Amino acid sequence: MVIRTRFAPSPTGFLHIGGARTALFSWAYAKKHGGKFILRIEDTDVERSTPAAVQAILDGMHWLGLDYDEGPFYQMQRIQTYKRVLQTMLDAGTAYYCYSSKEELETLREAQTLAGEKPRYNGKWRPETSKTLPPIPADIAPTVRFKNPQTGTVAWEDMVKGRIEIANAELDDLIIARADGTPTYNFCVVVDDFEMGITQVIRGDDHVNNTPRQINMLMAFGASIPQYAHLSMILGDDGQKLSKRHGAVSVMQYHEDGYLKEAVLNYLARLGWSHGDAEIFNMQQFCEWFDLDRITPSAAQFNTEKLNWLNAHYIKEANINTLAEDIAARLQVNTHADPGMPDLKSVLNLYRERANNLNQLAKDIAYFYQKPEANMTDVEKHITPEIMPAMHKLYQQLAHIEWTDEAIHREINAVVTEFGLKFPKIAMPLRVMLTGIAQSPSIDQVMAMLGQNETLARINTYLK
RNA sequence: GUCCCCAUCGUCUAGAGGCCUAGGACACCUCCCUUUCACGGAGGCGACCGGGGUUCGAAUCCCCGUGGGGACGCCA
Repeated sequence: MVIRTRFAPSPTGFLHIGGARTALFSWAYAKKHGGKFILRIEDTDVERSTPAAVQAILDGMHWLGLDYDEGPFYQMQRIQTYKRVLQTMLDAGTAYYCYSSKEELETLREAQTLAGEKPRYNGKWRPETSKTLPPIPADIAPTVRFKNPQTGTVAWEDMVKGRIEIANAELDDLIIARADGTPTYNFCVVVDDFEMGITQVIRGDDHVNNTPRQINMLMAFGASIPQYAHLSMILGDDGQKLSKRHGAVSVMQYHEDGYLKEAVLNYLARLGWSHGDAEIFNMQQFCEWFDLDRITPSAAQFNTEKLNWLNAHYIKEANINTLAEDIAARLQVNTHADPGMPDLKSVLNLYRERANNLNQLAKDIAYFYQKPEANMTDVEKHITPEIMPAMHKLYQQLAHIEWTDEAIHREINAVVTEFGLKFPKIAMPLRVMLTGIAQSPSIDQVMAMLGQNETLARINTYLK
């Protein structure tokens, strides 16, 4: 059997980290089994769906490289299909018109909640053989409800949570078409999953409670039941639930915040899923290893520190051309303003080992392309009167040497020896003069890369 | 309230009844490397929610608590 999975977001906001993980797992499952991954946009909530949100979702998936084989399908373009199925169900008696108004249902819910009962439809318009329905009100446009079985249980073997069983007595007759005739979520999902031949429904576990109803509907039209895998949710860094108000950000925000997609993908894959002790793996490896039954059934807390660690790893591993392109875009300065400026790739090779964030990396190397603003604490601490004679001497010597890190190193050593100083006594002030701060890679390498003219000019500023 | 789900270091996890004195990773601490900061290397700290069963033996199976989460829309 050909495996077909889908990702079915509703375009009411950006693609957040939880959605991205759901998409990633669906995608990986299809890839692993040589199946198809389908993207379906669930936009039946016309009020809240926006084209901008659709684009945001597409952008997020594109950035992560989660390519789909079919779609995007838009549910609003499939209304005729839903209406056709709706009519079939009405004809077959597996669905019926309900004339209870919104207000009436609201009152019912309130009363039930007050009485400590589970709020649910009371079955007023549900046709039964021995029952007389109330007279149809003329002023109310009816909704359509699914006639859910009232006895027995629905059970399925969830691929991540194991067997789940729910009594039909717990379920009421859900509305599958609104008064205006548009179909609702639970109905569209079922029709689509069926017609699109979805074999594994992989989604967030907030849908566990929808599953029994969906299975009942599938059975009502004689469809085969797909396998279900309900992924537990992702909690924020603080252990709190992610929501629009709290901590939920677009995956694209991670791009803006200096993360490589490889790091985000690896992190997300490892969050709530494991393959022995494997921590670092690319997507090809992930797709080979991936299996739904290796997913943890409990919620997982997001940990930025670990993401940072992975980011550092992938910055080290990154293709230098790709990395340079990325950093050039983040750098607020022009790396080619002057032909004498250091080569960005060389600079990155000097710095990438120590970075765990692309924005930070860009910031750290900016001094190669523009005069740094000196940190005054570092200036006062390291550029002291006692080292000035040695610095003057070094400045003079540096003007005449061949500009290689070996030669530079030799010169610094010579001056250090001549003035009876320790190497850092000179290296530290040089760092401050050249980079603005007291931390940098090997100072001779920094100087070699900065170039003779620029190095001398920056030192000279402090010799007055 | 009702129903459903979940529960191993601070965090992500390994663990399929004896391989567990509970393993790995991030973070943290110490040391090493060193020209500062990082990187890297070597160590260290650190957990089976509680109580009952079942069993020769339980982190693992069962039950009951407790705690957390989810659902209960003419939202998805």
